[in-house]
Amino acid sequence: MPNDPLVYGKKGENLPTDTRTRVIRAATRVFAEHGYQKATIAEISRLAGLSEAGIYEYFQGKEDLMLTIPNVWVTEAIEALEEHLFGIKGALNKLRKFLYWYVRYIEREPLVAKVVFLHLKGNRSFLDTPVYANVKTFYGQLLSIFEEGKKSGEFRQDLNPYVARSIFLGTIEHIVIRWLLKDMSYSLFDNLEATFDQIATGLAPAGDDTARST
Amino acid sequence: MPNDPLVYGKKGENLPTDTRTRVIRAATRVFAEHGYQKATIAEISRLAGLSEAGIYEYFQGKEDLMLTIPNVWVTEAIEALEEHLFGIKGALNKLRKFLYWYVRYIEREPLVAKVVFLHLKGNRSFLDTPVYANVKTFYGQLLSIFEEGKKSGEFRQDLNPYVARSIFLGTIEHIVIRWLLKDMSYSLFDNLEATFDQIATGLAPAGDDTARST
DNA sequence: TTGACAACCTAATTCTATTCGGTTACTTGA
DNA sequence: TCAAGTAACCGAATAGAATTAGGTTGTCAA
Repeated sequence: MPNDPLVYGKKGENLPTDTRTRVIRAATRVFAEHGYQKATIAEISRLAGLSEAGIYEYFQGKEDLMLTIPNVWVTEAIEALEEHLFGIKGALNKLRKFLYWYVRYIEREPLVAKVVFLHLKGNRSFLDTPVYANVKTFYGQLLSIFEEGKKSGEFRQDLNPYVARSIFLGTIEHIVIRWLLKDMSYSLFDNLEATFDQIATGLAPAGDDTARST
Repeated sequence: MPNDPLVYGKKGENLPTDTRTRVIRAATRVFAEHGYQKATIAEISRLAGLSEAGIYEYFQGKEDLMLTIPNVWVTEAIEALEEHLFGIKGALNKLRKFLYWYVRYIEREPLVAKVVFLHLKGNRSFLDTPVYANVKTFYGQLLSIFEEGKKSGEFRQDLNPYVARSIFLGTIEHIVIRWLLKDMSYSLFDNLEATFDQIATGLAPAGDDTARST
C-alpha cells in the first residue's frame, strides 16, 4: 500500500504529469520514511515510475534531490505568511497569528516537514542552498514583529529581538521535532496556547500582565 | 594534521589504550566532521589504527557505532549535573545553574555535541537506544525544578512544567545548533544572560519582577 | 603442551549511487 | 515530407563503501 506508484494517483488530484514533480513527491515520501541514509534511489525511482538513471536527468544526485524537496513549500510559505499577517494590528497579535499559521502549515505537509526538520536542519549544505535564502527572509519577518512591538511599547524596551526570536523559533522547532519523532500521534496544537502565553509573558513590559490569559 | 592516528596521542592524555574507546573517539571526529553519510568506516579505522573488519568486532555496524558515541558523555552528564545543583537554593537559581552548567558542558565537547545535536536528534533509532533512557532522566531534572518553583511560589501557579521545559530546552537546542552550524565561530555564552532573563520573566508570578535584571 | 579463545587481519561479497552508451519519439527547418 | 536534431528515457556497466568469510597469531589455563 505505501508503495503504489504515484502515477496512479488516487482521485485525480495526485497526478503529477510532470516527471520532475513526480520524482520530488516520491523522494519526499521515501526520505521522510527512511531518512537520507536508508532511502534508496531504487525505491524513489520505482515510486516515481521511471528508471534510476532517469532521476539523474533531473537532479545531480541523491543529496541534490533531497535539498530540492523544500523549495516549493518554503516559497509558498513566504507568500502565504505575508497574506495571513496582512491587516493584523499589534505585534502580539501578529506573533500569535504567526505561530498558529506556521503550525498549521507544518501540520498540512508532515512529510515535507519531516525532511526539513529531521534531515535538513543539521545539514551544513542546506545553508548554501538557494532555498535557505528564503528561509532567512521568513525568519526575518519575526524580527520585524519583535521590533515593532518594542517600538510601540507593547514589548519591553530592553528586549533583544534576536534573543526573542531564538526562544520563539527554538520552542516551535522543539515541539515540531518531538511531534514528528512520535509519528504525529497527537495534535500539534496541544498546549500551544499555554506555550504562546508563557512566551508572551516574557516579552511584555515590566508589570504589564495583558499578555497573560489568567 | 587532522588525520594523525589517535594512537600517537598528543601529551599523554589522549592515549586510549583500549581499542573500543579508540574507535569511538575516532568515530566521533569523523562523524562530527563529515556527517553520517560522508563518514567512512575506512577513515575511522585508519584513525583508530586497526583494520576495517576490526571495527565489526566491537560494533554491529556504522549506525550502531554512531549511536554509541554519546554514551559516556550522557552518563557523566547526569552525575555531574546532580553534583552541580547540590545545595543550590531556589528553583530559579537552580534553573540558571542548569543552563550555565549545560552550556559549558556542551562547549567542552563540541565534537560529541555535533554528533548528538546535528546527527542523532532527528534519528528515530536514537529513541530506542539505552542511552536515550538516560537522556530522559536528565530532562526529568528540569521538570522537578519547574515543579519545585511552582510549589514554592517562585513561579506562576498556572505554570505548565512541560510547556516550560519545551521552551527552555527548545531555546537551548536552537542556540547550540546555530552555534555548531556556524562552526563554533563565536561564544556560546553570547546573549545567554539575556536569554535566561527573558525566559525567567515568563515563569514568574503575575506582577513579580524579581526575575528581571533591569 | 595443547586446546580454546580473543583480537586482528586480508580478501571476498554485496549493496547502492552514479555514469555510459544507446534508443525512441517528437519537433523543426529545408 | 523528410532528415537532422534533441528531449526523455532506459539497460547495462562501473565504482565506492559497508559488511562478511575465513583465516592467523598470540596468550593463557588445564
